[in-house]
Amino acid sequence: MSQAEQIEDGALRPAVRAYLVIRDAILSGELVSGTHLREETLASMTGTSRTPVRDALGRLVAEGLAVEENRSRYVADFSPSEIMVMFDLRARLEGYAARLAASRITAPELDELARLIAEIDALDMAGGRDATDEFLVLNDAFHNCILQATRSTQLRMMIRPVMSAPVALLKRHIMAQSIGIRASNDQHREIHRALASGNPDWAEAAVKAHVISTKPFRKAPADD
Amino acid sequence: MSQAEQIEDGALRPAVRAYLVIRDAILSGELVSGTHLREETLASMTGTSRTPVRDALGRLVAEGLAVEENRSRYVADFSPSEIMVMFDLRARLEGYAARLAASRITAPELDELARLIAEIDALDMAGGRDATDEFLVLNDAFHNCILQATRSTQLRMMIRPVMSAPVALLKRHIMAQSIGIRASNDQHREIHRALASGNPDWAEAAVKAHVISTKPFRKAPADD
DNA sequence: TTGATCCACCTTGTATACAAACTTTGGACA
DNA sequence: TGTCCAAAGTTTGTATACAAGGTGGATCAA
Repeated sequence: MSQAEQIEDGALRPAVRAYLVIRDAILSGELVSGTHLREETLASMTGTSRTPVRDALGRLVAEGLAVEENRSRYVADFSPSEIMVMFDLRARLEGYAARLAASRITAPELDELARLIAEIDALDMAGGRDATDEFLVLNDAFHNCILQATRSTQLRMMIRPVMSAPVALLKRHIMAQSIGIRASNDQHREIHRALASGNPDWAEAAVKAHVISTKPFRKAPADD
Repeated sequence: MSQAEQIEDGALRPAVRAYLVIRDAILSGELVSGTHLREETLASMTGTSRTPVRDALGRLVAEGLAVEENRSRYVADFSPSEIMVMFDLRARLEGYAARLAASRITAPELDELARLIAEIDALDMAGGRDATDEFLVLNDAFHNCILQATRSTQLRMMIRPVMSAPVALLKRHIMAQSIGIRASNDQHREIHRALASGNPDWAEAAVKAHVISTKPFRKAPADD
């Protein structure tokens, strides 16, 4: 949170560095599902002592990336059906967030959303393969801005874990996801209109559709 | 999780004891919103060292009962509007859980639900003031059984924090909530029928209504 | 009197040593 | 040969000492 944490990758506090390293290892698949997360092993992997590792593991458990069993932690199971559950949850949670935001969002925040939409448009023109990485950052900012507009700490806390993990996991399960920047940004435009009009039903439905449209589609064990 | 943790209240592991003590202090209002949660102070309050306290604080932050700011933690804000948000979230999350459970629940689990309903009925006959405490336990078991039937670890992890805290907080904000055991159990019966029929839409709607019916009702800053 | 700078204290972050609990392996006895 | 018990090794839980960072107050100069 403080600025000192973010100056450089090598200068991160041990606790956040441990968190990021372990999280990346899980999301990238380096640590496969069911792997026993031994504190000592992770400590040497991250170049810290066990204390920051324990802190990081606590967060990962809270985010659902690791599970506690007996006294140890293990990499959580990310079967396709679990990923679908995550998307469904995210759709409902962010949809509700948009409902709240519709009546609480301020003019500057609406401007910020519009600015982000314009930036993504510019990105789409440029093309390029690392444009998708840029998109993910801007996209995250867009969704966070809506979260901010809810004025609810509880809601932010609930949604945070389910927000970023699913997309990272998707990269593993479905290659070439072809994010469709233009189509996604069109949805962003509709969400902006819904929020600007202050219509909670419209805002909720638009965001729900936006999230669901990125949900992997196969056989549908969980319908929506 | 392990059995050794639960043998007796005085024999709890320091980490869980610290968690329970601090949690109770927050939910009971002993620690008011905004209070700085000093590790050393809490350590002496719980009779442990700072290490278990840090562990407990991490959990409380993840559950939204405490918030992190700068490098410290503070008791979270539980304004009426935040409590309403919690109920809305719980309604949507548990509703979705019921949707999943409708297609995955087993016959023994349905029997278990029926058994719990019968027990609550018996409780209602007995009356008494501490019957409500008994009801809260059975009610929790009922909802947990549905969660179990989703077969989704992610979902359980997400719902856990938002499940028990709201009711405890309600006791502070609205006295004499008069839980209405009979009416509540009638809703349980409908949920059971919906799950037994395997109808996901019915199950979701029934659970959503059940949760919303316990939501405090005043001025509605968040409509539903 | 006001402003800034520096110092001291307070709080949290990290490492490490030690304790407790669980697991596994080896052997002995039925 | 199978089962059970014991002991060693492995892993996590706890306490504590120390480091780092931030905040508030005091002092000195303008």
